[in-house]
Amino acid sequence: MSNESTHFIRARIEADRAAGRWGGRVATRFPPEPNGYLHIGHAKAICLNFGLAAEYGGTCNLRFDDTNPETEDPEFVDNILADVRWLGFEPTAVFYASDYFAQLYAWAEQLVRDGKAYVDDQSMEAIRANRGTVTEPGTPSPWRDRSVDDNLALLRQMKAGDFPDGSRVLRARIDMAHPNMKMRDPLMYRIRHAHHYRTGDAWCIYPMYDWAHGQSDAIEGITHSICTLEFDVNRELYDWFTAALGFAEPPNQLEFARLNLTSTVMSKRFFKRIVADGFVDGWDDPRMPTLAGLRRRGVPAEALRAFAERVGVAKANSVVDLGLFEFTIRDVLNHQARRRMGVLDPLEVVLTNWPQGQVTPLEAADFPADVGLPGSRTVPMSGRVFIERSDFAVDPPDGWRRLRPGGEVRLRYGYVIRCDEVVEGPDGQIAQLRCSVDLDTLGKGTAGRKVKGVIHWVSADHAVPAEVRLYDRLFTTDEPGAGTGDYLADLNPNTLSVKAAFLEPSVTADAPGVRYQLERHGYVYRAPEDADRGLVFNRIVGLKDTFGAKEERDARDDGDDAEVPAPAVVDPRAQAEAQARIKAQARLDHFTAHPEAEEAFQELVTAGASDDEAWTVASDPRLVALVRGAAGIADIGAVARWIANTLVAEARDRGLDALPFDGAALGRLVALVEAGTLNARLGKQVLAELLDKGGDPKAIAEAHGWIQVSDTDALGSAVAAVMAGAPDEVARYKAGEKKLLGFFMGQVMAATGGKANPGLVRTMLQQALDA
RNA sequence: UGGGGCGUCGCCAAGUGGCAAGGCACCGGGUUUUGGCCCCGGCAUUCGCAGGUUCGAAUCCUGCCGCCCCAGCCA
Repeated sequence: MSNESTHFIRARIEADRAAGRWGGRVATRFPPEPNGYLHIGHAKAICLNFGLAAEYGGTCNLRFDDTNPETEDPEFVDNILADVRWLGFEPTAVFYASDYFAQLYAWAEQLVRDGKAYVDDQSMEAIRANRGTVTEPGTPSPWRDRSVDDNLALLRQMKAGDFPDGSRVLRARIDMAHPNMKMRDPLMYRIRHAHHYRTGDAWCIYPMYDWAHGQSDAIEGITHSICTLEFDVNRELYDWFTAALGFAEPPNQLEFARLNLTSTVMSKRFFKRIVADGFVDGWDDPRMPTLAGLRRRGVPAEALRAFAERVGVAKANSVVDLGLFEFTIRDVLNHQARRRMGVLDPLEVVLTNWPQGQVTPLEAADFPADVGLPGSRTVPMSGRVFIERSDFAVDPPDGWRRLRPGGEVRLRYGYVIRCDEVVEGPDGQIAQLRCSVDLDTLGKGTAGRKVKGVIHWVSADHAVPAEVRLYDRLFTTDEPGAGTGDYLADLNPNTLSVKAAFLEPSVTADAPGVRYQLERHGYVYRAPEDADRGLVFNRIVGLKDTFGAKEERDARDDGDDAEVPAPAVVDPRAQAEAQARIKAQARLDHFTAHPEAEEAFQELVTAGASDDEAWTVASDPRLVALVRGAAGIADIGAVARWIANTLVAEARDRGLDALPFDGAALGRLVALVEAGTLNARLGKQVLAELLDKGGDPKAIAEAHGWIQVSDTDALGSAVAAVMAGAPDEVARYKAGEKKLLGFFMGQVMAATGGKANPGLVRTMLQQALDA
């Protein structure tokens, strides 16, 4: 199926393995808090963590992040474990953060002894107020500089239960003015005289998430701690704690975007609300996006896994079309679910020329030929059948392939029938169809006339009654609450439709838990939960319905043609001018405070640098020194251009301090490029090495043989060779695909080790190609 | 607004200096005893915008715009 893409987490793991980090080990974990049921969003995280571990021969633990005694419940522990197993994963080990409380506490004392944590007596309100805001720094607590001994004594008293809830906390001593709010002396412990479902009353102080999580990862030897995007601000703190404790090879946190689906809300608050309001029957209601709900609905675990793979893993917030999930379910079930016939809304059909009292067993394959799976069952045929009411129309629309007065249609796996008479009931509704059957059409085509329509049916005398429940999505819009902010207002009032259906009798042979495709309807599941009520089926998902979709579209097109507002047009020239003004003003402001920068700026502009380039260099004294060092060696404008466009990027990782070369060396490099000894690419390579080890540009170039080739004979043969090796591309180019010039350029440059004179090659290539 | 993250087709998503992958959706056509499945073809002269560097830019530089996250003793 999908050849799994190398998303950024896989790429990171592979890089780590290549670098030999953690001895090449891969250890992940899935860390739910046991305070609710898992939903389809969690399925993505589960598949990611367990999948990656399996892929790299690693381990994946299930760890309950149970650090908050007030919200957690053992009921959820069991259900979460069941959900994970149902999804098809077996944890390497099942752990609980609460098992680490003693270790965590010991480490907390260590941080106190190291002066890296302190007990704060401020009230919750005071702590909040003193945290500052995103734009203002916080103010240090008056208790921030207590002695180690006092802190230790107080922490022990906290642990011993000497203080009431909320009276004191333990905080990490980091920086109350830190730009990252998470780093402003974050809380490590709070006092809660609460009963924990696992540790009982052993503790009255409980660790906060940030304090517990990374350390729990470290205890378990996790290598890649994968979490969702909103925790990326926590990573700095995660790293601070593991560094403060001095772990040799601390785990790394990686964040990916959580799954969002159209027409779906995934929050515990929402789930609780609709369960409490009776909108659905419980957390495991088949309409719920919880794993329990999806399982009860009949969605196979394999579909969840395939879906997780299909949506990908990235860092961009996104909303996946619910249709993709439905497609994935069908894709999986198409090859698993045997076909059966069932009529949800019956219309009686009497076959007027059927031999009186005869019952004919018809063989029907379990799967159509294209699926290619074996098996069959027999379907009894008699003189009175039910067909779907929607498969008959007195006045059908264009393109109708089903039954109509006087029209013909094939009964699936059976005969062709013709509608001779429509019998109306007293209410004017169609009560019965009287049809004639062509007994010569079983298993063969129809001579001379084409019958396009095939409809499903059941023998009225043999069909078994069953309940089939059709579910609709929970919301009427793709983006619940988009306009109003109140997603409850967009709840779909009609999410359940219970059908008194008639199914072919063979379904009684299967036990609850089976999935069928009810032909032309969709996939259904006989939920074990409802087994005691007889034949009860949930429709998992409908079949793709191109005819119905078209009709719907036609109906909509007849309605209002909403005017699409024209996008605001931005005049590029105006934007460029506005930008120039903004930049100029920023420079002016900077120059007022730094007159020496203005001096350098003017100097560079005079020497021929553009304003932007001059500004980039002038705003950093280290760059100014560099460019001045090149004076008299190369054109100053060119040097400024190299610094602004290339050096800045190349030096980004290592920083600008203590460069292993001076301005003169840079000047000599630029001069080599100016003289044509090096082309731009070669120049960049030399610069990279200069940055790495220093040295003389010319010597570096010569040592590698990096000298630009401008010899037309040598270049000519390279061009010819490339063209000879790519006849298809040459033909396409000649046919007008001029953009392929870049492809040829790349080939020639690669063939010459990047040494060719690109301007020359381009000209020669064009000549040769246009010849 | 301080810090951080992210902008590639209607929705996801590859791509990290050399021909804009793939899937869903959509539009044609073929096949069909499921208006399903399957098959073939069409779907981004352009990567948030604007300048610049380069022979060559989605990718490098500069600026701007937009969306998301952080001010729980929740996780």
